[in-house]
Order: sequence, then C-alpha cells, then structure tokens
Amino acid sequence: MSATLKDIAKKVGIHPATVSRALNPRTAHLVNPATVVKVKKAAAALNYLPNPMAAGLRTSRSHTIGVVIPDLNNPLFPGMVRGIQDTLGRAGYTPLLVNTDNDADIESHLIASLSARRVDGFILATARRDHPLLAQLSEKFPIVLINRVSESVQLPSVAADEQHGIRLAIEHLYGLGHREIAHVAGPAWSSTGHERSQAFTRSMKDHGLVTAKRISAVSSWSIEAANECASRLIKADPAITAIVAANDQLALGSIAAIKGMKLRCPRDISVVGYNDMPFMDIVDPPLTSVSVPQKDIGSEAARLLLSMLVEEGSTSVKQVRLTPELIIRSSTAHPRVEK
Amino acid sequence: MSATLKDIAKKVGIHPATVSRALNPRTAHLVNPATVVKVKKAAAALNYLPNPMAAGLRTSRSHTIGVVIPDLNNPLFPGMVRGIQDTLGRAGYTPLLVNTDNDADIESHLIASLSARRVDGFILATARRDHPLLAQLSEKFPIVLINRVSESVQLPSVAADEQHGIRLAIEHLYGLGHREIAHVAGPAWSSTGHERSQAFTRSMKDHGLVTAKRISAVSSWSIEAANECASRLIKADPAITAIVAANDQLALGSIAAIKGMKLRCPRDISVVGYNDMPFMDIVDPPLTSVSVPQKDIGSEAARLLLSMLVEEGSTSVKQVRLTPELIIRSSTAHPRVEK
DNA sequence: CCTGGTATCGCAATCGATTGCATAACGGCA
DNA sequence: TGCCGTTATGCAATCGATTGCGATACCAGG
Repeated sequence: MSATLKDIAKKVGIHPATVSRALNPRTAHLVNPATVVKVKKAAAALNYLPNPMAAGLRTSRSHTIGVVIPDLNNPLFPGMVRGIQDTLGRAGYTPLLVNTDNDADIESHLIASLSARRVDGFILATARRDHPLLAQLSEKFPIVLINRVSESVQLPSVAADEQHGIRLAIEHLYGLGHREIAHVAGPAWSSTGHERSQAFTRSMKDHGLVTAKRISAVSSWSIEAANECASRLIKADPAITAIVAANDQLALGSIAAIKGMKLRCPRDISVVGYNDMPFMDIVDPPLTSVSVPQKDIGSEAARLLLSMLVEEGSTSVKQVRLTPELIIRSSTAHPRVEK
Repeated sequence: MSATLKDIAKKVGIHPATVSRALNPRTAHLVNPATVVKVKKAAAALNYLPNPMAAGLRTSRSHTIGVVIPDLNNPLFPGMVRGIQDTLGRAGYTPLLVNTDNDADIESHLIASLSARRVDGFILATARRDHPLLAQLSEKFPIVLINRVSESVQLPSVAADEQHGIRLAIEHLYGLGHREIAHVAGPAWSSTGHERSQAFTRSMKDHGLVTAKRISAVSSWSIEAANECASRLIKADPAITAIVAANDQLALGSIAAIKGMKLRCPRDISVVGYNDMPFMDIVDPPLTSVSVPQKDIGSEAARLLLSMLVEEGSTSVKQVRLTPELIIRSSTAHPRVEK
C-alpha cells in the first residue's frame, strides 16, 4: 500500500537504517548531508508516510494523549479541547478524547481502555475531589490536570485562579452597592465547586460581609438543581440582593428561580455566573460572568504535558493558574434602594 | 512493562500462537476449550492488555476512525460526537477527532495526518458542497458523511431530512397565519445551507407562497452575518412577518436584526431556527427551532462505517435520513393583523 | 608509513501479535 | 492393523521502523 523505509532505501540504493536516520531530525547528523537530501527527495517522490504503529511498537511510544472530559456538551470544554488539539497536533501528538458523564465507573473504564491503547500521557478534566485512581495512575503515566488541582497528590495542573475570579465577582457586586450576597455553590464532590465556595467565603469576609446561611450547594451542575437551590436561598432570606453562582448553568437556574418567584433580574436580584460559556451574551438577561481563558488552559496543559514527556527526570510539579476576567453584562445592576 | 502473549504462554506452558488464538474470539474455536479457560485465567492474572500497535502492525488495521468536524464550539457537533464515540467505543474502535475551522486547507492537512496515523475509515461532518479530495479519499478509505450528503460522488451518509424539517417550520408558520415568509439562508458553499434553501423554495411553492427576493444567503454561519442579512431582507420588504433561518445562529442574528430595527420578535416578526442547539430555550425570546437527532446521527454513522469495515465487498451505498421535529417556543406567534 | 579518530553506513536484532503451514495426537473405520 | 480425517498446537515468517554495534573509509598527526 503505502511506501516504506525499504522502498526509499531501494530507490536511493542504501540501507533502510540509513533512511530512518536521515528522516529522523534527531539522528540526521549521523548521515551524510548529501544523502539526506537524496533520501528526502525520494521520500517525497514516493510520498512516504511513516507508519506510527511500527515506530510505536519499537519505541513503545504511541504519540497519543488520553484526554478525559466529563461532558463535551458542556460548552466549557470544547474550547479547552481546541487548545489541547492545536498544541498537541503541532508537536505530532494526537489526542484521544473520551467523555465520562461525570461517572466514576465510566471514567475508570475509559482510562483503562486508553491505557490499553498505550497513550503516552493523560490530560484529565474530571474535577472530582476524591479520586482514588489518580495516585496510582500518576505513577504509571505523566498526567496534567485541567480545570482543577489535586488535593491529595501533588500533580501538575492548569486551572483558572478561582480565588481571583470570585473576588472579581464580589468586588463588582460590592461596587454596585450590594451587601446581601448569596452563593449557589457547585456539588460537594466537585473540585471547582469546592474551591469557588471557599473563595466566596474568604472574599466576603475580606469585604466585611456575612455569609451565614447564604451558601447552598447543588447536587449536580444543572439548571434545575440551581433553580431549586436558589429558590430555597431566596425564600430563607428575602434580603438577598445578589447571587454569585459557581457556574453559568447555576446562574441560569438562579435566574429561572428569580423569575419563578415573580421577581426580576437584575432589578430585584443581580446574578453573576462563572465560565462565560458561549451564548451567555444572548440569554435573558445577558449574563455577567467570570470568563476563564478556556483555550489557553488547554494549550498550556498540552505544553506542560509535552515538556514532561521529553524531560523525564525533572521532579518539579508545575501548577499553573491562569487569570480570569469579569465580563459585565445586564444581569447585574444596583440594588433597589428600598425592598 | 505490561504482560505480553509470551508471558501468558510461558505461564500456561504453551506457545504464544496458541494464546493469541485462544484470546481472539474469531479463532478461539481452533483451540481446546480447556486451554482457552486456562489462558483466559492467566491473562486476567497477569492483567494482560493486548498491544494495539503490535496487532495493528501485523494486520494493518489501527482500530481508529478519523472524525472530521468543522468546529467543536458549534453546539451542534458535540452531540454527534457523543453518538460516534459511544458506538465506536463499544466495538473496540477509537475516534480521532479533529477540527477544520471550515478551512479547506486545514482540512486536507488534517486528513493527511489522519491517513498517516493509518485510520481505518473516516466520518466527515464538513458540509462543503465542492469537495475535490472527497472522491480520491473515498477510493482509499471507507467514508461516511454526516450532516450532509455528497452531490458529485455517491457516498454513504447520515443526515437530517432537511426537506421535512423546513416543511415543518413553514407549516407551523402557515398555520399561525403567516404568508410573507423570508429565508435567511446558509453560505452558498455549505451543503446543508443549500439543501435547506432548496427545501424552503419547494415548501413555499407547495403552500402557494412566493419567495421572490425573500431569500438571502449569509457569507458565514455567524450571528453578525445573519444580522446584516436579515436587516437587508426586512428593509427591502417590510411586509415580511416571519423568517425561517437555516440555522440557530442565523436565527439569533435575525432576532438581533429585528431588535436593532426597533421591532419585536415575535410580535412583529416571527423567527424559526434550525438544529435546536443547547440553550435555545433560554435565549430571548426562547427560540422555536427544528430539532435534529444529533446523537442518533452520530451513532448511526458509526454503525454504518463499522458495517462497511466488516463486509468489504458490498457495494450498496446507504444514505440514511433521520427525521427532525419542530420544537415550538416563543419566537413564533400569530402575525399582527394590521401592519 | 603507521596509528588513532571521526564520519558514514550496513547488519541484524527487536518490539508483540498474527497467521499460513506443518506436525502431532487421536479416534474411527475397514 | 493400517489408513484417514479431525483436532490441537507448534513453528516461523511477517508487519515497518528503530538502534546498538560493528565495519569501512578517510583524514590528520606523529
């Protein structure tokens, strides 16, 4: 079918091994520059494509990376995937993408099948706080976490600076005059949810605001769960004038709750989301949201993993934090003077 | 590192070839049932994982499928990708996903790199009408098109029944009383855009309605382009009471245009979208849209490709059409009695 | 002229699974 | 008892690229 090293060797009149060396930039200096050009010309003429399976078999490196995503339908992830694909592709690596549906069993099964495929490393975007297999997996493979950091094991990671993002949201609301701010937090098992919740508490304290009974966590990252959750919060404390949601979905659910109680956003209650997913500018009302650099997170993670693949030795664990920014739209406004 | 066939063979006391046969369901009948169980037990004990590179080298089948998507950020595609991943994964195949950004050069480059990876087949979601490399690619690889059909070459495909989808939209509008219906069409190079445009003309004619000067195509699938396009249509013909957009993005752009002209949707002009992307239920106004079974399209395409991989011989070209349905929300209403 | 060094390149083993062919064992039947 | 047909397994080649090692040639220095 496709041309092989042997074909090129025959055409040039040399041994396949020499062709291999000539074509490999790392070993090309071992062969006469004149024959290198001859080999390259012949390779082009036969439009030779190296067989990655043969190379992989010999070197036991597949040049593939397992990329584990909770849910591709969540618009947060495609951006990251794009970043990963671009920088991996440029380096000659191919990502193998899988979805876990936030299910730990599915996840371990998929990771096993990726291991069977002999991936060279993993990029994990599954932000569960407890993660039993993470430790043992990291002993066998280079791993980079994205969109989260690990609590137990020290692992390389690329994530947004949640503390900073939440602070931006609260400063914005505080500046508008809000003092009674509630938080619709992410699920307890979620790493990002937990971090943002902690950040909320700290930032509120820094502003001298109270959070007591103003934080409630959803059971899942869904609009419905947030609807319930926000309703409960508002009913329990009608003084609330603003909600910081741990996520855009939760923000949308909160807005639905506000509408459901015949209140209006932002007139009665302001809402801030997190992630700034696509289309958040055209929902009703357009959502003020903390925007994380999705693509940058992806490409940074890929870069990090690639660097780990070349310099096996280094034990330093890089933990990158990228700075989010606040996109101000119409879901936030001054609180009404009198309730 | 990982256990090999030889390791199992040594443990059981037989030849590696026998182990291979015992572990392969297709050849297991050639080996004594008793030794099959012994082999399987040993394999489990050593937690043996077959090396796909070794197998692939020998059989020249990588068990990977190239999946070419224009843009993962478009919420239309993740659903399809999920369908593809699920059914391919169940059959032991792994999809290799790439983005083309609707750029033909990038696309051919990516397809080349997937060929280099020795994919066993392709699923293409890039719906360009002209596609020079499609013909030659289809000679070397099994191919299934999704979300479009091929005009020049006869190729297997899985797509929505555009004719039916557009008809649903027009019947809905007609039923509400609309007679002056315009169409914001997709780009001319796009296969789906072209098909939907043709379907629009035909369905309008079937209802005895005129389409003259009521169709205008955008240059790209973007909200901005649709905004311009719809503005032009409305200015040119103020009698228009409804717009069928070839796409949800175009519908959103049309709504933006309506708002920009100080008109209201659906009070002044109704709008119907196509695809029913996520979040179309919470934009303002919630969008009436033709919903295509995204995941089904993906899994059907995967099934089709898998069947082509086993039965090499069959020359029949299957072209599957899945039936869309209309999701009615608040962007469509009765036309105002008097303009 | 001899020796040590370097630049090039060939040889052959190797990675792990697959598979056509050969072989061996065994049971049945004349 | 001898022959044949299964059944079960071993043998060895093969896929294509990589790489340690050895061989050759050539150059400069002593």
